[in-house]
Amino acid sequence: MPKNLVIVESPAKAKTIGKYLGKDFQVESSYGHIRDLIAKDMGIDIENNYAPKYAVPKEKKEVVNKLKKLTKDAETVWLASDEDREGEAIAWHLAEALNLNPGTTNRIVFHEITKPAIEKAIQNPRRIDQNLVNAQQARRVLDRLVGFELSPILWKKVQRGLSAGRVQSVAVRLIVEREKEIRNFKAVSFFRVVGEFTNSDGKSIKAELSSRFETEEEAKKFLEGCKGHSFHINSIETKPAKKSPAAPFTTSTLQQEASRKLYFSVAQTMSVAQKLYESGHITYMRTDSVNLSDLALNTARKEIHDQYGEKFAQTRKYSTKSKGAQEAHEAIRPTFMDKHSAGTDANQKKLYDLIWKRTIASQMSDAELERTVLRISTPQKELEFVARGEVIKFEGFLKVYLEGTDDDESDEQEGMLPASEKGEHLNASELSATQRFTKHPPRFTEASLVKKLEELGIGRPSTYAPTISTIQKRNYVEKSDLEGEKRNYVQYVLTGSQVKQNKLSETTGADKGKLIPTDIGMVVNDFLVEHFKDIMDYHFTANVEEQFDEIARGREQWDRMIDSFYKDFHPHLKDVEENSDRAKGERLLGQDPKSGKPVYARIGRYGPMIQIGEADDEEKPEFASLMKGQHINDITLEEALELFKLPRKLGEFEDLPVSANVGRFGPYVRHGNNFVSMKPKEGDDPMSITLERAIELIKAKQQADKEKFIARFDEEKPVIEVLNGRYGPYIKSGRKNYKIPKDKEPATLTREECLEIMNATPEPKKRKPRKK
DNA sequence: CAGTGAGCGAGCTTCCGCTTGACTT
Repeated sequence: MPKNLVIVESPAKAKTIGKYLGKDFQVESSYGHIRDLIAKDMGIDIENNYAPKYAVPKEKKEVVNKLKKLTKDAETVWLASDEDREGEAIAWHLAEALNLNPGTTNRIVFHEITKPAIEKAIQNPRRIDQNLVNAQQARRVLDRLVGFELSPILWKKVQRGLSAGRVQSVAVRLIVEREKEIRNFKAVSFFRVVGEFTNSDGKSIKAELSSRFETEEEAKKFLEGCKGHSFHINSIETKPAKKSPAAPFTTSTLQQEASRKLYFSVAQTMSVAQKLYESGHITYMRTDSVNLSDLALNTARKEIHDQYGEKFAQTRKYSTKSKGAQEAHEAIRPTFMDKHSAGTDANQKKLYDLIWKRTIASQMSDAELERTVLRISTPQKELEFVARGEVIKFEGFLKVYLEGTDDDESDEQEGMLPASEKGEHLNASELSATQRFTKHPPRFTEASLVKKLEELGIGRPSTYAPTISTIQKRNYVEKSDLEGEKRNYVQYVLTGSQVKQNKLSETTGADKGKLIPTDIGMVVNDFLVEHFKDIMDYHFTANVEEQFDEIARGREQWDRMIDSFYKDFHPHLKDVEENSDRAKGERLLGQDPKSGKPVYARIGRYGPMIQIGEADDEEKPEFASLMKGQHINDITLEEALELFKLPRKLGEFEDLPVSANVGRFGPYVRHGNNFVSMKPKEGDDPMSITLERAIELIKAKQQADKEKFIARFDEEKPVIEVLNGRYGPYIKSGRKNYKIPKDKEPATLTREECLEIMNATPEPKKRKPRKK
């Protein structure tokens, strides 16, 4: 039995460290936090200085019991969780749960998983830093208070099941405000003039006019004026320039770059990275540090030296730019720099390649460039055509890697300019003035939202991906699928001595996969911003973080900090609860031409809807749900009235009525009491679907059911069906499904055997409410 | 889920941050 027990947070880390420490040490993992505030009620004794009520959650009991046993057998326990606020709290919770004395238990930390770093840590144990633990308790308690008091207000004032929190609500706010900016944006057109010139050698030079014209007339007039003009070069300016590599990856920059270059979602990036980490190919993937260990710096240098030559190597140390960074880990890098490829599938290989290149490039020399600006005369003295050229003199890090950009339009491809002289005459082969339009700010992608959150210091590497998934799960935000519209524009072209007008058209406004707010998201956000300005402020987190830092330094008491927040927050919240109106996002669309009653779009108990008539009328109002893609803010009266044509009767099939309608989960065809979802992707739409198409869908569903069907027992209640699912045979009864054990033959099951299997199946995991 | 949209009321929902598997019909 080893004398020493070392506890870290991650099992993959435990394995590596175990190898470095040898047989006197047993290294185990806590799998993250092992205790948390109790899940029911607030979990905080507010009357008693906000004393937190901690418990070991059910799913953590096993780990804690195992660690308890090992603790008893060990002579010395080393708490080796990460060196940050959360890590310190994990160490403290471990000490509490394992009955260790916090005053004497060894606490060790390291920022990198290398043998010298770990040996050094073992030689320098310290005690648990209670101030740091208290800073974490303040963070935890604040988040619980905000989340568990704010959310119920939304249940009451908007819709059940909604949520609000310090991080998610601000993330939604960013998206809502961007969308409002876009809606209020008015595109302004201008004219961009581009010239294509040739010199006496026949080499071509592309240049753009130094300023743009606001009107069609000015643009046309300028081109007319260029007829017969003799163009010559006014000036040539050549300057050396440098480009430096980007810092190694953090979680946030990895997510951004994998999104730009590999089109991964942030969740996908994390799950692929997790696999690379578990198989030992990369360092830890949830980090805010750009730091590389000395070992990494040395091996990177050697690798660059061997692959590209000494000239390409330049050891660099990066420091973090983000304010809230806690830097408990290294940057994300390959574990072994000389391993050029790793991973078991295409995605792992691609992501590893990205990480390898980024890390290596970060240790390479600057690229040296030569930038040339060439100016060409025009008939108007104050205007010049400008051509830009860029030549790479020394590739440096560009040999390996260049960071992507978020600009979707970097159409300025700068290449080499032909050798030219000042005063040289140029022929204009074509001059064009094209109408362009100012662009609204871009919608957020998952990755650009992460970038923004990080800049604001909101959220942590471990929560970026879950936050994005939460705000979509709550239906505050969805991925856009905007078609775009046709837009006409004009272009004037001067060739020879003629100015010709072209009428052209383009698609504008198409946007796919970007984050856009739903009606619920908008209404909830407006409600929270109106009533809870402080918490919705973009700097709220940064402000409380400063106070957490004060607690960590021992200059502030954590319960006093919480109290100074709560004593304002809570009464204000009670006031809003009692005195604010229900948030409905109501909008009057106009009058119903048939009845003359008002038509409203608003959020109802079950989501966005249209209401005809007032609630307190003698005659009850009529209601209809909005369809997917329709929004309270932009639905027209005509579109709203269309919704009341549903359900549409289509006819009969097999003696049963067939109709089309929209339900909670989208459009469907109803056949008697059977329901078949429509396929909007294949062009199905409840307003226009024909009986023929509906029958086609019904037949397909019947066929699919037949293929799934194995047996049915309906002579007695409950009705039991044996079906073949995607994951093998299962029993369906009522709304529940039961897996059939492998040793049973599904085709020969009797009703009794089915009941046996059903009874033997444990209830699906659901927290049972327990009365006091 | 296949409708509903008022109010009643039991029972329920909810936060952020640290970690992985278990599970899916």
